[in-house]
Amino acid sequence: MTLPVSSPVRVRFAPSPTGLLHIGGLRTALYNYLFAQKKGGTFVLRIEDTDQGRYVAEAEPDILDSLRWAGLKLDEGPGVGGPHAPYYQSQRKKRYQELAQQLVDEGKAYLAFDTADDIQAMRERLQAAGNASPTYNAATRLQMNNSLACSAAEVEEHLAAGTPFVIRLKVVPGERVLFEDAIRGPVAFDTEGIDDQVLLKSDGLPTYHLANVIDDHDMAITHVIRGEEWLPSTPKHLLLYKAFGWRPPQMAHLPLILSPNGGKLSKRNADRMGIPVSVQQYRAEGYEPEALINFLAFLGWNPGTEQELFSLDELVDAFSIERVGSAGVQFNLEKLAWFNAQHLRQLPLAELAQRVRPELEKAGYEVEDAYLQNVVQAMRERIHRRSDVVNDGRYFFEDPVEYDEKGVAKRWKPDSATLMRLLAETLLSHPDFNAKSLDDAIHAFAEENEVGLGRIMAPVRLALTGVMSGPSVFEMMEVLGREICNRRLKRAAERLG
RNA sequence: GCCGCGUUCGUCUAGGGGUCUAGGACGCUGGCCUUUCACGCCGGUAACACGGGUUCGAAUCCCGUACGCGGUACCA
Repeated sequence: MTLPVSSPVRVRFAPSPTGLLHIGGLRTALYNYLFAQKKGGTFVLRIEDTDQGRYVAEAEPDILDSLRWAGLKLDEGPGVGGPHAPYYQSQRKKRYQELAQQLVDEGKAYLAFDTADDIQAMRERLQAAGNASPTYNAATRLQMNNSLACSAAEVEEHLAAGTPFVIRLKVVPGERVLFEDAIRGPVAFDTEGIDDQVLLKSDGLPTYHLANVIDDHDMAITHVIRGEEWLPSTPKHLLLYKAFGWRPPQMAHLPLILSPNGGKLSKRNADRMGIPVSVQQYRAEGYEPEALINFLAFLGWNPGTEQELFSLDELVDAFSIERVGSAGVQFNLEKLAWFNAQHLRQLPLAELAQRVRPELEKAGYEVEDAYLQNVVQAMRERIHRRSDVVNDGRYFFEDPVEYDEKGVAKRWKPDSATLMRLLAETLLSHPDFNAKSLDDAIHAFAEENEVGLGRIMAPVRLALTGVMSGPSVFEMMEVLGREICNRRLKRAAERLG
């Protein structure tokens, strides 16, 4: 059933443009990308826009943008082109119609003129007669209004009258469709349970099943890696490959991403749990693409080693489809936060500063690059998101407007104001304003004034930042500089008394 | 209902008959480091769904049950 080893690997990510790219969609794209890269193959993007009712114009640019942001480069598809263009199903209409007609001509499919009401009536009739799950299939098709049940003359009449019709696959009962899923091993379905699939809708557009099979064949796709929700559709697709006389690609069905409260991670479900769904949301909330990719890769896959932190290239190296699990995986925002902190802190300083800058601008702060780099260096070990640089390190960009009440109550003593004023004066003439020499100077200052270091450090921190947590006081002083330190020490002395 | 897939710590997982008194990571937690907060380091917490087989031996193989998830559209 699989293609010869020699054929070059070609995989595709085939989303429907019905909304913003979903986090689950990105994972599917990622696994396809990793597989293709690992095998030296080709990664194709195809837009499955056959549902006119659900079509959303912004979806496609969003898909492209999201994939780019995540670092998944396309080899073929909209925007980049390729030998199998167009990569839009809406533009391949003719091909589907021809092939559907071919199946009709060969007696493998047929025309059906039934209205939705007709089908509904059939279901009700059979249910009343004791059939628990009636479907449009071999058992019922001859009672329906189609080219199998009607005479040739009646069919002609319908056609002449312009009665809307669909083309259905004639599924032969009593067969067993067996295939080897690359992730879950052998899977079997009886054709008994498969109804006569609609291949071509009455609007002339194909259903997913038809378009998908034809495109995968035409585009020489060797491996179909998609979500588990497609597993029950696979026998339908295999039946179509057989009807066309084509060799099917290797199938691989990824485990679904589950919401922490169980069930598929749908938009609604995720919203309720406070979990972002679209890739754009993650981006807007300040997650790093490297972290999201790393996190997503581990949602259903693991390298079998104890390494957890991976770059995209390292993932390519380590990836194998066999190591993808088959059980559904629960989404865990806390783990993503951890990955984010890890990746954030291993970025080069200049790069980190660049990523933080938009957050500053949002908050209305403007600083020089060199200064920002000093700030992120001081902050990098204690942030989980880039926005934390602003949220937790506001004092790097403006004087504290208030002082932490609990901190003041606990550490600001009656002599603090005097000490801070004195220190400010001392520091004014301090030669080298760097962490090391400030460390020495403040130790000396404490000794001279015959107070413990604790009497100095906490009030200084409060004066400088207004809060009780943050980088080393000396390091911060160096970053802030003489002038600002001087000003803030005096200011705190004044305001806290 | 029917069909299919699945089931190891709360979560992501290692494990593919003996090396498992079940390992790692996130989370939570005790301590060390740090006169802050983090980081880091050292510890702790916590799992093989259940019942039958097969076998000298089962988390690992088979069957059944339970539970979960998916599908069951002229949506993908």
